[in-house]
Amino acid sequence: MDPLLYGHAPDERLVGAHLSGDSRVRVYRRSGGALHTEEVPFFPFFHLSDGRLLEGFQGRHWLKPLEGEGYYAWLAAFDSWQAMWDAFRLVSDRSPSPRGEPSPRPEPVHLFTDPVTQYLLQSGRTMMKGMTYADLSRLQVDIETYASPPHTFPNAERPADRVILIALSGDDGWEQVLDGRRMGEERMLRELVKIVAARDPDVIEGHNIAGYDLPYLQRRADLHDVPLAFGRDGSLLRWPAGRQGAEWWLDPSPPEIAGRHVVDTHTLLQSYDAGRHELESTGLKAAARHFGFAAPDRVTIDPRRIPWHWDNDPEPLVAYALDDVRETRQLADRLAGSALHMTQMVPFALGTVIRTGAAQKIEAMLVRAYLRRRVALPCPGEGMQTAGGYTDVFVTGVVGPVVHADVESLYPSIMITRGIAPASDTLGVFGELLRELTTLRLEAKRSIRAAGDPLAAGRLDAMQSSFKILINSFYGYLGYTRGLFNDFRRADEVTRIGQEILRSMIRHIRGAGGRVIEADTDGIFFVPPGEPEGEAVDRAAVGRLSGTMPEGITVAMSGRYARMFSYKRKNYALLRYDGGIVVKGSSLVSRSMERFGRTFVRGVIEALLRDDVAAAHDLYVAAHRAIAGRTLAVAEFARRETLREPIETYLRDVEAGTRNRSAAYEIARTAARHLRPGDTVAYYITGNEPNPRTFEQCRPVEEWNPNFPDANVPYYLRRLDEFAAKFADSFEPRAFRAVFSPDDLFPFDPSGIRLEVREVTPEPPESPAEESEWQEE
DNA sequence: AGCTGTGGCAGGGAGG
DNA sequence: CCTCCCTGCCAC
Repeated sequence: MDPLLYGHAPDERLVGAHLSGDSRVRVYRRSGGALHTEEVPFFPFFHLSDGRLLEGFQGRHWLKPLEGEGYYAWLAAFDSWQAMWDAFRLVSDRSPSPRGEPSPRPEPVHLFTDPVTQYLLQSGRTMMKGMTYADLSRLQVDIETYASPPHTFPNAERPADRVILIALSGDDGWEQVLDGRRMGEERMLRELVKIVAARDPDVIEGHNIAGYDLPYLQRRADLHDVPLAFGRDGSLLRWPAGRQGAEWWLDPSPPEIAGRHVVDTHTLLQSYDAGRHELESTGLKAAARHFGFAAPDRVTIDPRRIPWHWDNDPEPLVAYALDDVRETRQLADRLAGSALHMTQMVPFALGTVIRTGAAQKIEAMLVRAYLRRRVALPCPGEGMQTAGGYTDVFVTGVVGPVVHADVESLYPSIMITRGIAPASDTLGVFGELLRELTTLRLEAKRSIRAAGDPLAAGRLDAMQSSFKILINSFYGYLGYTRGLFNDFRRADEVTRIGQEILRSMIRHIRGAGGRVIEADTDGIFFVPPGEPEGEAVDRAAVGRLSGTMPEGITVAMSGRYARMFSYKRKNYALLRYDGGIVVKGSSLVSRSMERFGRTFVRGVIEALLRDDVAAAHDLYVAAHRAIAGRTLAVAEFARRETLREPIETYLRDVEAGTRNRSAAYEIARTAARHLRPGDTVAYYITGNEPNPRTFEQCRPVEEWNPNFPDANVPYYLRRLDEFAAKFADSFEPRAFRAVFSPDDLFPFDPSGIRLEVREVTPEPPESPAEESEWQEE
């Protein structure tokens, strides 16, 4: 095993760790079925730019100068966690930031704030080596809560909104329900604490457990003065400090539980679905259906009906909660494998692996290597990355057949073949890691093909995908503002070489008579020359293209399609040979589009790809009628948006004039419960003018009353026409008006209507510096 | 205390 | 009208 990747400690099955006292760590190892514990010494530490900053510090500490020219040239270690923080504060006070300014860059101290991470870095250990997810002891948790008044969102602060059921299950098939009918809430909580201690799980799992179940349980436990002692050492939940900022709120952080890992399957599901968009929702039931493990007799209950059920027919609730924990277990089985394998490489606990991004993991591995060799660390460089991928569209409309050719692992290949690595990485760890991960990934992929049983193949796939995630993030790390080893010039170099490679591919495809439709970063859609040929011929052509590439750059055929609707850069649709359709791009598929619009756009695309103009017309007429006749359900024309900032921030920015009012946040302000970033609001537009100020004329879907439909018909007809306008370039103007017209006095006659295809010339770049390059093309 | 990157489109509000 | 700017969402 490569110590660079898997740490320096020998193979061991470490399943948990926590701070024990001030300067020791208790670690839990699993061998066979038994759990062993040991207490080991641990010295909390941080990196320091200048040893003098610690002069006069009273606490017991060691200061060690590091080798090399790095900015963080000192390693400070302490005899207690508390002393480390005291020292941190002292140093921060000694390098004060100007009033109102953010702290000075670079920071004088570089600190890992989690003791388990620090211990793993220091010891060279990693967790769960050689283990599969099935080797862990796990507990799944799901709570049901009572809301009063009914149909409102349960609020733990309201005394009546108590926990009524707690469903639990384990990896060994054990199941139990704590039932509020048989015991009061307080006793349920005490029982829960006992069960956690008795079953002693390594992992506590739940769907949205970080955002709902655990916070709710904590509030109720506080109310009853029940200590929620879930820790392996009997300690309480440790909640993350109040967070400020934006983006990472979208996913609430779970509390820390000493010696255990909290795995929120909702977080796992979001990372699974990110960029894939296969799920209709990230709810548990949708996921179970998606992966095909939903029980056929699955009990479903509308959450708003829970209070009614509890009062009148409680038995189905028990079955419902049990189904939830069973599905949670299967979801974790399905999704946690890759994170588990990463835990074996990265000095993070499983829960931390799931919640942190790839750049953090890469950095932790770099720091581990530098720490091991007692070499100073660099600080983040000033500046910004300026260049990105090349993207362009050359032809719009319906074309085909098309071939998609793309460069395999473009940025990693460029970095490996050109030896591009951060200038500050004097030990050369970055390149070594990248090459090693790439080799291991290829090996894992080979082994998958050779693997006999699906279990082994599944494990190898988890391994392979964890390598892939890391490999693809090395480029991003170069441009990461806060990365210790960032290097913006090298990041620009990678993208610039990538652009050159893509342009060279375009030239070669054209040179061979192909018609280039669209290009984006590392891939090109093109119509092969001559009469449509078979797959082998296309593949051979891409092979020849690959032959023109520099050493280490491979182009592969990643898809063949019967037809393509090319709309704009990064926006297109494909008709597969099996008849399936793929639609890409924010202007064609977006969660924020009204559902009727999504259906309409997709339907028209499908019609055009199948050469059925009459079907496109029918879709328009049907949608027009439904809107004008007010027969659309509210879900069809409601717009759904995700809040990305706290409402308070929005209001402050509006007040300050730095942002405009928007319907979504105006709705959120008046919502019954306090909405947070990550929550979605659904609203529709009222009134009677086609161009209303939407932030004034919006209403939440909850207030929709089908008996008094007040949707803004002119507005939604205008929206329909905006959706139709996406197809304007595919027709002659007269034909376009005929197809997308509600006028049905005469039967629509599609004969004579031809689909238009347009050549789009890329706009010349604006900066004169690039002009010569443009003229070359 | 936690935060990989750039490029691109649509929709909306504000102000000329 | 139009342009500018911001936000949300998406492709890679």
